[in-house]
Amino acid sequence: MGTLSDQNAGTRRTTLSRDRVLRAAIAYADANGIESLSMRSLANELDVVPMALYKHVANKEDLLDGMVEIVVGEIDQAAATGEWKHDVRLRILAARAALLGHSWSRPVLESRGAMTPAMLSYLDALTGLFLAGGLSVDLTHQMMHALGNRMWGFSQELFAATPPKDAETLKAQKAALPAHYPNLAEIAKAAMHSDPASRRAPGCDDQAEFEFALDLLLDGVGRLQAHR
Amino acid sequence: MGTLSDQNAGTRRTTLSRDRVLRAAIAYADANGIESLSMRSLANELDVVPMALYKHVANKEDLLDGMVEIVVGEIDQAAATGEWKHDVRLRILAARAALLGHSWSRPVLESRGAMTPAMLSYLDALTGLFLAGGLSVDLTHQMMHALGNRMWGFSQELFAATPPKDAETLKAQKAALPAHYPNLAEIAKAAMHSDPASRRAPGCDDQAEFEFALDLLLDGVGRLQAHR
DNA sequence: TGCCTAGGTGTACGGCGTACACCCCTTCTT
DNA sequence: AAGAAGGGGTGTACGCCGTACACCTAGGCA
Repeated sequence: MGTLSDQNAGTRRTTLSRDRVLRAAIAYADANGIESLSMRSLANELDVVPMALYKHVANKEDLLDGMVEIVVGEIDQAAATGEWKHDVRLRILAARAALLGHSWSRPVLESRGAMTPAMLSYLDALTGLFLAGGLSVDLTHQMMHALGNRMWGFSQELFAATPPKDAETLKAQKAALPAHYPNLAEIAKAAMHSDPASRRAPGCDDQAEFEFALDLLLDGVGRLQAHR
Repeated sequence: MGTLSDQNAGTRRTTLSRDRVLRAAIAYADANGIESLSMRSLANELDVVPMALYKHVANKEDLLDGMVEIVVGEIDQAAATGEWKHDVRLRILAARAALLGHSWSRPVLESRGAMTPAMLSYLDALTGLFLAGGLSVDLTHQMMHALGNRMWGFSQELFAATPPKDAETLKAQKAALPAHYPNLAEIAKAAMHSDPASRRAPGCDDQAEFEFALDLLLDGVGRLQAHR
């Protein structure tokens, strides 16, 4: 009567899994704020000892990566109508909606290298919408950077970060990129050609891209003013 | 011969001060990365015991606030020429340059409420340039939000955060705002009138502002494409 | 039957921010 | 000149964090 003891609170807990851990972490962060999410508090939530989590996530960084990966994966991918401006608008507003549902997710996402599969997939889809709409590769490239920049002068968007990490794996995944993310691959290739030797990501001129976006905004508002 | 012992490394250290602490912290973060800046490492750098720092900064948050405050204060305030687009452009590129000099500063700044005097002063000056250029108060308001938003759909810019904190002090500083930051006060007042009951900062519709900026960018790039 | 291994446990370490009680040296008062 | 006051550096200690490492244990497979 006592040996299979702990049926303590009625619900017998299913065994842990990476997915269960990540979703519990998301729920906990939603409810209690990201700053009070620790390996210990999360373990406690799952009625488990802290070290048990490490059988499912490599470390806390990996936990956070997994959390944003799920949130980004939940972005609604509406079907394209063919009007690129409308489609892009919808996709971006869907992303916004998904992230607003978890208030911790934006800072966490931004604090990280963030180039996870879900993220790349989102960016690739967006890029594809521009290209399908007839924008040139260059213009699409600029636009993607414009969308990622914050324009106070507080720049450096979501790319960059985490430089090589491991020359082997980097080269391998770069080779695999076109297959999974054809649109990203296309603008990457074009950028590489136009400016072979450059500082950060191949062929990207941060300063020029920042100024492009800034001018787009300034010209846009100038035009609005001119039209009264 | 021994009692006034420690003239240890030649340079007798001057006494600490808030400014010396903050500048040492900036130098340390520049050299070693923000993630290895701790109260202990900083104290060690200053040949002092960790708790000594607390006589000059309230806590680590305050230390970080002070650091960005100095960096933001170093933004070059070029004289206005009267051509608002040019002036705004210059001011923003100056901000970018100032922040790029300290790679840790952008994430730190964004992680914080950030509404320090130097920050408000920068924003007020920028706002003033738009207003002086003849833009309407409403358009200026929208533009300021557009500049603060990041357009992946990963929104919520630099405003918001830290809601009341202390109803007393809040009301006091709101009353003092027009004197120090007249331009900010003007758009705040206008926003308040147009939409008396609203969720976050008085009279600001996040969603609408986000969409305004997004459309500005999309229309701008659409126009570029049309001109080949 | 007995081994292998995936997954949960327990203990422990070093680092963090910081509360609190000191003490000493300077400066100001009378 | 004496003594009070207090600003600023010190020492100790607490509770939290992430996580390394050794261990145990239950189920599946040979």
